[in-house]
Amino acid sequence: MADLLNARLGYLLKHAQLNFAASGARALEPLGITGRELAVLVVLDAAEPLSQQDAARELGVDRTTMVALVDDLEAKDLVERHRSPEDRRKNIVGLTAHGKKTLAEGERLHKETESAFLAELSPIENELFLRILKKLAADSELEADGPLTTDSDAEDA
Amino acid sequence: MADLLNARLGYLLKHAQLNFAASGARALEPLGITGRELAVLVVLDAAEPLSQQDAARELGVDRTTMVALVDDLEAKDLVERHRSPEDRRKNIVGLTAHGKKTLAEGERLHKETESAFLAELSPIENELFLRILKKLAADSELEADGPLTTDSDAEDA
DNA sequence: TATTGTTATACTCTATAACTATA
DNA sequence: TATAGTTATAGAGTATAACAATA
Repeated sequence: MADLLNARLGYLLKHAQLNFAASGARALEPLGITGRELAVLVVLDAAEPLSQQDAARELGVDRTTMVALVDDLEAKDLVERHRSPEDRRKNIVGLTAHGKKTLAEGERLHKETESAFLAELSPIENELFLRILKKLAADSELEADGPLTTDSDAEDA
Repeated sequence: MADLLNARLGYLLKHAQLNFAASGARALEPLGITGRELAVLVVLDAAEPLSQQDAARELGVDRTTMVALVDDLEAKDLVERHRSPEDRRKNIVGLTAHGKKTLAEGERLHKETESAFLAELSPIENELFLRILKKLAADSELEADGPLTTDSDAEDA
């Protein structure tokens, strides 16, 4: 593809991300869930029960987006909504037995994918890469405090 | 935000990318163009004149998407369409004088942003990071040969 | 009055299908 | 017949505004 763009940080980040996302999606296919859904399960599997809004905050999405995410997971019998006894406005969202099993298997597949993706790297490179990436990803908390903007007008350059 | 997700490669890649894209968008704001538009200008500034379809291929987008991109750039007087004399079906898209100036200034701002973004890294880290990222971004050419999927169901995990 | 979940709606970016003009 | 550009349309994903139930 574009050799001109191949030297550009934004291009590299975007395509590394797309590439990894595609690997993840492929790995999770047998479970019938997407990477995004696995992330939701991870968040919902917290020590304390989370309301939809709690989970939305953790995931960095809007509460209206959360409705659809929970709808999907509930349709797949992976989570259940319960009215909170303490505050009946809230939906506590918990994993079903099937959800727990799917989460465990999904995490296993996810780790495999991650390892395969980083397999070409030496342990030292691996450690350094993740450390740097964490730094670059963390900056966002300083500046972009709003909700996730659609990443479409996002930098291809 | 989600500490649980903070250790995940997909999450880190996505947020590093969003973060950098946001920085780029901010930097280019005075020029009235987006990072994506700058990328289009970079591609169109090739040695040989490119048709819309040529440029679309370079950018990895559909030709219908290219129409809108060129429309926008033309509205901003950054590019011009010319009917190709050799094949009158083709639109040769060239940069206007304003387009060339905007490209030059945009590239300057882009490089600044990139440097600022990587400023915390030592030269050695910097080199290593880009080398690794190139490897991870390059895999996509092996597997995802189709057009860019929308990255929305993309891995947050 | 404020908050939670929900729905309806709109917006952005994307691709597919069908049209036109050229080849 | 096939290709380049275009348009109309639809899909995925997002957010904003308005509503009902609850606080």
